[in-house]
Amino acid sequence: MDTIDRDIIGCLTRDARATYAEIGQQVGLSAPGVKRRVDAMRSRGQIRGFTALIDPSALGWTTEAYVEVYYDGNVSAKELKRNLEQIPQVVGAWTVAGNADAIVHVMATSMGEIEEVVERMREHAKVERTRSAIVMSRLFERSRTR
Amino acid sequence: MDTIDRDIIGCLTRDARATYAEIGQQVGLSAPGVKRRVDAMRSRGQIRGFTALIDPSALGWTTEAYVEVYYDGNVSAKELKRNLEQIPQVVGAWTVAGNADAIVHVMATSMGEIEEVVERMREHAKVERTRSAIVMSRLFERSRTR
DNA sequence: TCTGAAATTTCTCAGCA
DNA sequence: TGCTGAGAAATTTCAGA
Repeated sequence: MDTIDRDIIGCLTRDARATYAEIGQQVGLSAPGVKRRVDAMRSRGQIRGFTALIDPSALGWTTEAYVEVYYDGNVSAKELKRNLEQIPQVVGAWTVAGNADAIVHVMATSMGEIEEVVERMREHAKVERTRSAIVMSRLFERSRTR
Repeated sequence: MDTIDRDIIGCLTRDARATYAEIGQQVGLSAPGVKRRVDAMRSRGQIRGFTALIDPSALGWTTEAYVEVYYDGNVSAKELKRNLEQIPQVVGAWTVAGNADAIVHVMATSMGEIEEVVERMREHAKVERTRSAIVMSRLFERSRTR
């Protein structure tokens, strides 16, 4: 992981469909050289994959919320993951240190669906309470290369 | 935006570097057919772009937090965006309805850097208070095609 | 162990039916 | 939409620093 690897990551986060030759021109390497480094970073797990950035509203996901979950007693991260992954509207979840125990990112097609998801999360015996923040507007979201 | 478009989006979120021929095989279309649909979805803004999924720790981003920001009086989304975009450690921000006014996603190389960022956010005259949740573990995060 | 050059296979992307 | 073909890219192999 040197400067060239970082530059390659920068190119790929800006456009994951760029050709190896294009990337090579930007980082000063031949196309095979770029491919070898990309393959190596993938096998080391530094690059997890490539994905498309989709406008959520294009798929009918018009409502978005962040839900803080407070648990009664200790819950393992594994148990949390198992429970939350079963709910398709949950697109991300993190355990946190702070007021709450976990933050859950929910995307749905309507406010009613958000309500249902929160209800479903609360069914879990150990959930003491939840605190929701409905997203009004996404100000921005950027890829993490600085 | 029909079933085939949705299937194409599904393929691209799973692997943005898949060839048009590979995608075509999965959705039952010829390679040129897939390209035409992808181009159309890009020009309609339904596909915003393609990016690489990077393991944050590979870049030295070891500390992550969600910060709720409470404002004193009204602040426009435009003003918020302008202020938060200037802080490179802020990787995402959303205005919300609920207890707080905005949720800010921060990634940094150390706890000290998180502290600095929060301080910097509080310098904004209209920030009344903040409430931070340091991420302990990322349980999962998935692309949004269901 | 890293690189670039060359050769082969494969993909892209117009134009056309 | 699918087909075609010229051009471009990917990917393997090979040899040099």
